[in-house]
Amino acid sequence: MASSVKHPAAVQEAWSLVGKLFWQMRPRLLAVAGELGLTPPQMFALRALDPEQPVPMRELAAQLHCDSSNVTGLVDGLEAHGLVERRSAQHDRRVRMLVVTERGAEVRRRINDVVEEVPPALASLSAEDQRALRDILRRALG
Amino acid sequence: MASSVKHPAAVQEAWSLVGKLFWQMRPRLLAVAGELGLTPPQMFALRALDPEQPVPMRELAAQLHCDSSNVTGLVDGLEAHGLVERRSAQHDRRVRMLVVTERGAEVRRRINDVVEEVPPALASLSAEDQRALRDILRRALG
DNA sequence: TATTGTTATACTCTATAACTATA
DNA sequence: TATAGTTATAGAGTATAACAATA
Repeated sequence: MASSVKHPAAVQEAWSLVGKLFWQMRPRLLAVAGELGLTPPQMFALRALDPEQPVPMRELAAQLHCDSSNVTGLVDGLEAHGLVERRSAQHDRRVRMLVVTERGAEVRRRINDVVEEVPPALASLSAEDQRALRDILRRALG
Repeated sequence: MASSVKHPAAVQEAWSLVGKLFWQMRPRLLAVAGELGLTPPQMFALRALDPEQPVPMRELAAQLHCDSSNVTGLVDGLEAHGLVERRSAQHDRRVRMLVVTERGAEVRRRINDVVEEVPPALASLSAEDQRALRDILRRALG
């Protein structure tokens, strides 16, 4: 059940504003998935992979917070698009490593370009505010 | 297609950190939906409604950025749970107004409690940082 | 004719449970 | 026996197209 811890009004409001920021970006994300011929879950799955280093399916499931059986279907889709390849691991033949293809890496970069695209509301901030925002968030997440 | 506008590194990084913050809250949101017996889309739909004022289905579809035919199923689910009622509009009998029931309003409050729950990373900030964060976001979204 | 909402259809997402193959 | 991944199954999300009722 949800904890009912009360936080100071300031941070409460800040978090609410962050939510608005995210909601504003949602239509763009959905549109880009469509342009790339991917469903949103497939898009997030590709984004969760590492183009530099093959990843076990198990680990992808963990990163997506979903069941392994679900990942099977998502990877099927990505593989059908030629974006990912399954490769058996040498040390344990039960494990299937996910290799991002060259084309997959390219699509992934385009996804990242959009996901990381700064919302207009933040872009319009002064350089000083932008730096302050970064510094505060660094302290929060660092 | 994604614009490739380059933003200063600071705000770029800030937005990326905001993304991490959101991703951290995802498992909790999914868990709460399960606890309330709702699917995530049903949960967001209920959250998008106004307990004070009936809303046409059309408007709900717009707020959720999805097709009207989709909303039919979502509202069916909420109605089956006794959280929402369809009521015909007086001025135009084609329109169906969505009324949040008393129980629906209660569930909606619990959803909001969780959605608005401040992530630990933000809660751990100093009071000064929390206020500064709020002020910057107000300037961004105001 | 145009609009609101539903229905029919098809495909995808998602979890659970049972299964295969490895270990 | 335990683990990685698949398959079978069932229920829900989603959009498109066709439809009914109303404007």
